[in-house]
Amino acid sequence: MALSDEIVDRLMGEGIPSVEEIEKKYPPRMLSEGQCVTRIAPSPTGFMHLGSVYAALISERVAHQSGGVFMLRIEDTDTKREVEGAAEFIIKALGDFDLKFDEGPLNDKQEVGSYGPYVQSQRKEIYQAYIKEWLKKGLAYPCFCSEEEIDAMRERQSKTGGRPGYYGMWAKCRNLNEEQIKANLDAGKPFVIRFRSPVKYMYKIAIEDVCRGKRFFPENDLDIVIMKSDKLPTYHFAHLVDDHLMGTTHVLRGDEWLSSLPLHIQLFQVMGWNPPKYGHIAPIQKLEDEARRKLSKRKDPEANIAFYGEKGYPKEVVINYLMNLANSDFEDFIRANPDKNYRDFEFKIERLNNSGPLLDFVKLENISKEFIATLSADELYDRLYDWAVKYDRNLQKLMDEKSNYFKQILNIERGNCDRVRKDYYMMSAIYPEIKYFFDDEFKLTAEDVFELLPNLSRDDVKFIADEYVNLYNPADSKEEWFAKVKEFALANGYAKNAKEITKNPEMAYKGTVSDVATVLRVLITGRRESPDLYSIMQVIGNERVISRLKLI
RNA sequence: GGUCCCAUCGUCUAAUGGUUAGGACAUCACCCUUUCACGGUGGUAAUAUGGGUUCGAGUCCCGUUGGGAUCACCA
Repeated sequence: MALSDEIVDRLMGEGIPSVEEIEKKYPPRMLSEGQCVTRIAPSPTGFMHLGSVYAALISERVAHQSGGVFMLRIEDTDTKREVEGAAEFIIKALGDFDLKFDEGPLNDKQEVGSYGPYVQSQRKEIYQAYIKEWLKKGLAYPCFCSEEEIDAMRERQSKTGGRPGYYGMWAKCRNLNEEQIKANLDAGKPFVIRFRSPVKYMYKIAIEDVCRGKRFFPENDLDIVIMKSDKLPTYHFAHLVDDHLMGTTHVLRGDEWLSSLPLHIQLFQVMGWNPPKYGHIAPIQKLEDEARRKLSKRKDPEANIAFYGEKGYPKEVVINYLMNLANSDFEDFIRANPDKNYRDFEFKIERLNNSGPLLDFVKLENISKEFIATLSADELYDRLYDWAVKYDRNLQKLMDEKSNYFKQILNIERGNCDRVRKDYYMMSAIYPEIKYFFDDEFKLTAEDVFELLPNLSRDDVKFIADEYVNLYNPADSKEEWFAKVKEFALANGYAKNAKEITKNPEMAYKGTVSDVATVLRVLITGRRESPDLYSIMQVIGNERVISRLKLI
C-alpha cells in the first residue's frame, strides 16, 4: 500500500525537507557508558501539575546523577488547549524549584542545546517529513472518516461487545487505493493520517519497564492517528520522532502512558530505531471520602504547583517531600547529613514505589517545620519578604517599614536558643501568628481580657495588671524577670503549681503562678498561648508593654 | 466492560526464602515546662484473602477480593 510521490505531495504539501537531511542535523550523542538522557515534556496548558514536578525531579536526578543530559521539551501540538505564556510558566516553575535543564527553551525566543528546536510547534516540518516517508513506504495512510462515522463505529463496537477502536475490519480507510484517495481529496474532505499497524494476530509481548521490570502486554493492532487534520502530529508520533532525534535514553513519565507502551515500542520497531528505556511513575493520589484517586487538576487546588508558592512552602520542602515519596530512605539521609541536599543523595529509580503514593499534608508540614527551623532569622526574613512581594503587598510594606522589628520577632526562640520553635510551615501562616506585635492589628478590649481569663475574678485580673506595671523593669534579665513574677504571685495568694493547691486545700489559693503569667500574656498578646513571654516583652518594647498592661 | 498496573501499621516505606516484621510522620501516655511549642522516654498499630511450592513464604506460583490507570484528530 505504498503511495506515490504525487499523492503524498498532494496530501502533505511540497517543500518539506527529506528525512535524510533531518537525520544529518541530529547526530547521535557521544555518551559514555551509563550516561542517561532524559526529558520532561509538558504541554503548555497554563497549569503545572505536582505530578509533573515529581516526574521532572526524577528525570533530572537520573540524568544528572549519571552525568547525562536533562531536557525540557514543550509539547504544544494541541492548539485547542494551548494557553498564552504557558511555556514561560513551566520554565519559571522549574527554575523556582532549581530543576535545571541542560537543553530546552529559555523563553519564547531563545533556547539552549543543539538538538532543538525544543518546542514541538516549531518542529512541524520535521514530523511532516517523516509522515511523508511513512506514506510512501505504506507505513501510514490517510483516513477520511468523519467524527460522526468514528462515533457510530464505536457505538456499534460496544453494542456487539467488541473492542473499540480503529483496527482490522473496522479500519475502513486502510485499503483505499490512490483513485479513492484522490476522489476524497477532490471532494475537499478533511483527513488524518493513521499508522498502519502491522499486527494481524495479537500476541503477548514482553516489555521491560525501568521501574517495574518485565511486563506482558498484548501487541498493538490499532491504527492510531499520527497526524491530526490540522497537520500537527499526535503525542505518539511526535515523541517517537523527538526522542529518536534528540537521543533520549530514558523516558520517565506518568503511569497513564503505560497502556500505550506497546504502541510506542511498535512505532520504534517499525522505524528500525532503538527505543529508549521506559519507566512509568505511579500517580500521586489523594484521599477523598475514604477513597483514593489520582490528584485532579480540576478538583484539587493542591495538584497545581502554584498552590505551594501561594501558600509559601519553601521550594526545598516540596522537593524534599517529593524525593521522600520517590525514595523513602531520603529522609534518613537528610537526617544523617543535615548540610547536604537532595542532589547529594543517591536516588535509585528501582526503589520508586509502584502503587500511587498518597499526598500527605501532615508529612509535608512536618518536613516544612523541620526545614524552616534550620533557617536563621535573617534567612527567614528574606524568604518571607520574597513571598510577600508576590502574594501580600501589605505585608511587604510593613516589612519595609519595620524590617528590624520584624527580624527581632522572627528571632524569638530561634537565635541564641538551643531548641528552635517549629511552628511555622508556610510563609502565609507567619503574619497571622505575629499580628499582635503590631498596634494597628492589636485590638483588645477589657472585656476580651476577662473572657480569656475565666478562672480568675475581674478584681484579681485588675489587681495583677495594676501591680505588675510598677514591678516591671525592661532591664531585668530573664532570670530576674522570672523570679519577680513568681515572687509577686506567691506573695499575693497564688500557689507555686497545681500540686501545691491539691496538697494544701486549706490555703484557698486564687490560682497558680502560671495563672498570673497568663494574665500578663493575655494583656500583652491577646492570647492564652504564645512563645516565650519575656522575649516578646523585650522585642515589643517598654512603651507597648506598659500601655497594654494599663488596658484595664 | 476490555486491557494493564498495584497491594506490609492511619500515611510514606524497610526487610539475599530464615528478623521479635524495622524506621519516619501521625496518634496515645508519661517526663520536661510559667502558656503554647520544642525536646526526652515509652506505647498502640501492618504483611487484603483462599490455595499451592518449600523444612521454612511478607517475599515464589495460581485464584479471589479490593484499589488504580487507560480505552480521543488530549497530552
